[in-house]
Amino acid sequence: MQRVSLKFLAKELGVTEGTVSRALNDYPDISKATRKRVLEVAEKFNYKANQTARRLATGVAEAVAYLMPPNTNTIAEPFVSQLLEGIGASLAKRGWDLLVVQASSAETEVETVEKLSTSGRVSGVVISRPYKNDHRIALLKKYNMPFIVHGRSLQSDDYAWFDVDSEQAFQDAVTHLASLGHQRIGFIGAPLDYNFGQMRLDGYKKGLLANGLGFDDAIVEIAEMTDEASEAAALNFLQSSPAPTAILCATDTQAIGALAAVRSMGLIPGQDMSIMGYDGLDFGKHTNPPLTTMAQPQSNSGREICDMLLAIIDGGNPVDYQELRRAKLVRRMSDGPVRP
Amino acid sequence: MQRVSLKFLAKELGVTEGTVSRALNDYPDISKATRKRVLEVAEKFNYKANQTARRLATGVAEAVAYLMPPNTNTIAEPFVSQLLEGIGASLAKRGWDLLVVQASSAETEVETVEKLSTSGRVSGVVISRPYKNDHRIALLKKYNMPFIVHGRSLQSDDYAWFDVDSEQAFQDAVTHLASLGHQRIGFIGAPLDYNFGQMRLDGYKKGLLANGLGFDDAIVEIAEMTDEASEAAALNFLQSSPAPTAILCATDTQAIGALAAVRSMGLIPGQDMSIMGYDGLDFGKHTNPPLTTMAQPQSNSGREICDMLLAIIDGGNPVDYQELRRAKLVRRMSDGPVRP
DNA sequence: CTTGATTCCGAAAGCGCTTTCGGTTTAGCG
DNA sequence: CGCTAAACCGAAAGCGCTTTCGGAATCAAG
Repeated sequence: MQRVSLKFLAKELGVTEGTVSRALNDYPDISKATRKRVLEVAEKFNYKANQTARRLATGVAEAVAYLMPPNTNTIAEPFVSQLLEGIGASLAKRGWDLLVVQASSAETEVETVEKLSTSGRVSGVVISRPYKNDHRIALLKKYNMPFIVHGRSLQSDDYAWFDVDSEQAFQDAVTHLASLGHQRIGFIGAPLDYNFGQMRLDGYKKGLLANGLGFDDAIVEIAEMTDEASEAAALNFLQSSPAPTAILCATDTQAIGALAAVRSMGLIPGQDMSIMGYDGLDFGKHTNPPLTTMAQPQSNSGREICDMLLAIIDGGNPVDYQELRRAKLVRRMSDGPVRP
Repeated sequence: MQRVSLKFLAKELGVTEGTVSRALNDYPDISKATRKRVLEVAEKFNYKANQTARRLATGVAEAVAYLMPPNTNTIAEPFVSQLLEGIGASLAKRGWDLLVVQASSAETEVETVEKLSTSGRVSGVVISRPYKNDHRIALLKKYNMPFIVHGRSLQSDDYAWFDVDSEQAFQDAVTHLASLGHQRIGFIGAPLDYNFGQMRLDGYKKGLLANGLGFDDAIVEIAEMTDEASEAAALNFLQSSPAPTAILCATDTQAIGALAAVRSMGLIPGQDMSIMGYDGLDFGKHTNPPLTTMAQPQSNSGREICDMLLAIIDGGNPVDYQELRRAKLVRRMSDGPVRP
C-alpha cells in the first residue's frame, strides 16, 4: 500500500509540497481554485497528515496528558473513566490526542512529570488528587508546562484548578447530622498527605465547632480509601464507649465499608447508626441501605477541566482558571434521627 | 530556559550529533570512553530526547492506542481504568505512550479507526467490546495495523484477542441455578449487536438445554446495560405468570437493577427470587444482598493484553495470540434454593 | 503602456533526531 | 616495521511536514 504523503499529493497535482500544505491548512495566500483541487485529490487518496512530522515542524505537540493517580483500582472508582471521557470530548474539538500517563510509584511520579515536561510530547497536563505539597505541581511550574489540577494543593493561588469545596461539604454534613440530633459524630478520613484528606477533616472539625459539638479523637480515624480499611475503623468506633451515633466518611467507598461494619454488628444503618459518605457515586443507590452522601456536581467535569487547560495553553492566565464547585446533600437511607 | 537538544550536547562535548545519538542509544560502534562522557553530560543537563523527532526519524510511533467504548459511564464500571492501568504498566517497560481515543458515536468510530491507522501516530491498537461484525476490526486488518481485541467478534480466527468464555460461564450459571432446583430461569441480556451479548444468550440457551429446561421468550429480554433498564425488565418478569424463580443477568450492573426490582416487590432476593450477574465486580459485595456472580479472572488483564499486542508489533503472528479465560462462580447471597 | 501593489506559488530551510557511508586511527599480527 | 582488520567517529542525508522569502504573474491605477 503506497503511503500517501504530501510529496505524493504534490506530484499528483503537479504543484509543490508547500502549496499542498497551504491548501490543506487554510492559509490565506492560496487561490480558491488550487485549494479546491488539492482538497479533492487529498480526499480521493484519503490523505491523512503524518502527525509526527507536523508536530516536529510546528513545535506544538497537539496532545494533552492525564496523569493517572496510582491505585485507582479500589472498589468501583469510575471517576477516572468519566474524567477521561470528558477530557477526550474536549480534545476532540481540536483533534488533539489524549495521553494517559501513570507513575508506578510515588517516587517515580516526579521523574514521570519531568520527562513529560521536557520530552515535548504534550502541550499540557492535567493531574488529579494533589498532595498537600505536590512536587508534580512545582515541577510543572518550573518547566512552564501548562497544567490544571483536579483538586487543590495547600498553596493553590498561583495555578489553575478545578475543585469541589469539600471543606464546606463536610461542614454541611455535620450540620445535617446535628440537625438530626446527633451529638457524637465519628469521622473516618482519607490519608492526610492528600490535601483533600486534610480539607475534609478540617470541614468536619469546623462543622463540630459550628454546631457546638466537641472534638474527640477517639472517634476520628484516618484510613486507607478502601472498604476493608474503613470497615475496620468503623468497627473500632462501634465497640468504643461511648460509641458515636453517626459516622461521617471521607469517601463513598469508605462509607460502604462502614455500612458493612454496622450490619455486621447486627445494627441497622440509618436507624441504629447513621452513615454518610462523600462523592455521590451512582452505586450508592444500591448499597444496603442506599447511601446518604454529599454528591459532587454531576456535570461533565472532565470536559470543563480540559477546556480550561486549553484556554491556558492558548495563552490564558492560569490564575483566571480556578473553579470551586459546591457539593450537595443527597439523602438516601443511611442517615436518620438519633435514637432516643 | 535553554532547550537541551542533541546539538547542544554535541557542541558541549565537541563531538557530532550522530555520536551523541549513538552513545545514548547503545550502538555498538562507540567507544566505552566517549559513551561514558556523553552519558555524564546528558545526565548533567538532564537531557530528554525529543520524542517527536525520534519518532519521525525512526518511523516507529512508540505508542499504542486504546479505543474507549462509548458510554462507559454506566453505574460503576471500573473496568476501563483497570484495563488502562494494566496497559500502561506493560507499555512502561518500553517507555511507550498510551493514547486514549474515543469516538463520539458509532458512526464516527470507523473514521476514528481510519485516522488512527493512517496518521502514523500509533504502533498498535487495542479495542474493547467488539460488535458481532466489527468494522473497526476490518479496517485495522485492511491497514495492517497491529491490534488486539478485548473480547471477540463473530469471526475471530484470524486476529488476536483476549476473552473470557462467557458462553461457558452462562451455561455454568444455568446449571448452578438448576442444581438449586430452579426450573424457570429468566434472562436479562445485553444488546445483541455486541458479540458478547449474543454469546451470553447462547450460553443461557445451551444451559437450559443441558439441564432439560425449556426456553420461553416471555422471560427473556434484551436490555440496555444500565440498572434502570434492567430493573424495568425484571419487573416485567416478576409480574408475569408463571413468574421465573431465578433471573440471570448479562452483567453485574443489570443484576443490581434486578435486585432492586425484586426488593421493590417486597420480595427478598436470594430467598424468594434468585438473581445472578456476570463480571465479578468488587462492589457486588455490598449490594443488598451481596450479589452472586460469575467472576472474570481477577488477573491484570490489561497487562496481558498489551504484552500480547507488543509481541505482535514485534512481528508475532496474531493468530498465535488468542487467549480464552474461564469465569468462575462466586457465590454470595443473591441465590438460593427454589421455594417449595 | 508603465508602475506599484496584490495574489499566488516555487524553492528551500528547518524542526531534532537516526542511520548509512566512508574515512581516519588504532590495534593486531606476522 | 609494514600490512590488514577492526574500532570509532564525522559528514550528510533523510523522516514528512511547515513556513519564510522572494519571484513571477496578474491586476488596478496613473
